[in-house]
Amino acid sequence: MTDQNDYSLILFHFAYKTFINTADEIIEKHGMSRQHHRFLFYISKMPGISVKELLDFLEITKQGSHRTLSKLKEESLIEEAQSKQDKRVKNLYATKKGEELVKVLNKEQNKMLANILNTVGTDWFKVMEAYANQREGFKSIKAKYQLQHEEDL
Amino acid sequence: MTDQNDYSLILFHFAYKTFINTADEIIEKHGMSRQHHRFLFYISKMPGISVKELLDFLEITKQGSHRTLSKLKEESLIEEAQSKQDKRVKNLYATKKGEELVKVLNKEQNKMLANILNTVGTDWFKVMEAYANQREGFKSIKAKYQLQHEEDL
DNA sequence: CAATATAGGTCAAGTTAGTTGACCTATATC
DNA sequence: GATATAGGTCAACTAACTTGACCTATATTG
Repeated sequence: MTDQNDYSLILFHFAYKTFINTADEIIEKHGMSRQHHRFLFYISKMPGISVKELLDFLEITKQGSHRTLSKLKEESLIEEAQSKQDKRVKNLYATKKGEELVKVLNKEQNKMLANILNTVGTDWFKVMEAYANQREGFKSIKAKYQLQHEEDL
Repeated sequence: MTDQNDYSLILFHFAYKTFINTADEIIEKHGMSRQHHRFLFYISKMPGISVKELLDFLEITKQGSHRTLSKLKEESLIEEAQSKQDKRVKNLYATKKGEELVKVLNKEQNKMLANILNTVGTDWFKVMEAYANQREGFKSIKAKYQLQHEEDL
């Protein structure tokens, strides 16, 4: 295998950066961090998920989730209910306030993908490049060092 | 806009996690971190890049790059040369040792994408789902809470 | 030529998003 | 009754940053 594909590794990196930055700016305005958004998002997607399931899903330890979960409860963005089948288990739900916030936070990310799909279609390379091209540094330096996908040569 | 697209946000998150984890495990075996890999990778892709260009490209401050760059020099994975046009500027290059290491570190990531493209084609949703499906937690919880792309309904 | 800007380096302190380890309670299962 | 599991909490540590301050060397500009 030649290193022709390395360009896709670059695309993945910069595409993700655009994706994550899009939300970060809005999240910050609401006094939250990326992790708060992530937790709130997944709890709203999976109403009634247990703490353990959530941690397994996100692949983090309970200690790593502690502050974030506490803050979301404090701010009344999520709430917990004791499971009737197993009283040890706590089921997590987003509150109305939480649902509303998560909608706002997701809006820009959804909008960006919709725009990109409308513009370049659904080809993986085209989509990722459309994301990556929104990084100023990427665009200028890419040209200078002729970083590109093999098919474009 | 409905929240149908939120599934793509989930895909992006888990796909990236698979992508980044694939390299992390190998990087760790070589006594390096993700940032060392990233710096070495981009310097090898853009031989002669200046420190400033690299920092602009990666969107980090020079303070944030200091230790990593020092370590890469210490380990003789990169080297620097004073620019002849502008003596303030340092041009960065990967050494032979650096080039060899970065090839090893990239191999699995390239292989995974090649496999995925061979298996599912180049559709963005299919590719991202193939990445995401490699997360055990994602696969099991996804089924339970019926997370899916609208087209699959 | 002197003033200022730029490239690069380095120290200190703070933040986010985690980690491992230890230890606690409540409930469930063997 | 012993053990396992769900959840909580404290402490100490790490990676990958950040901002701010201050330094040198070289280049550009008035």
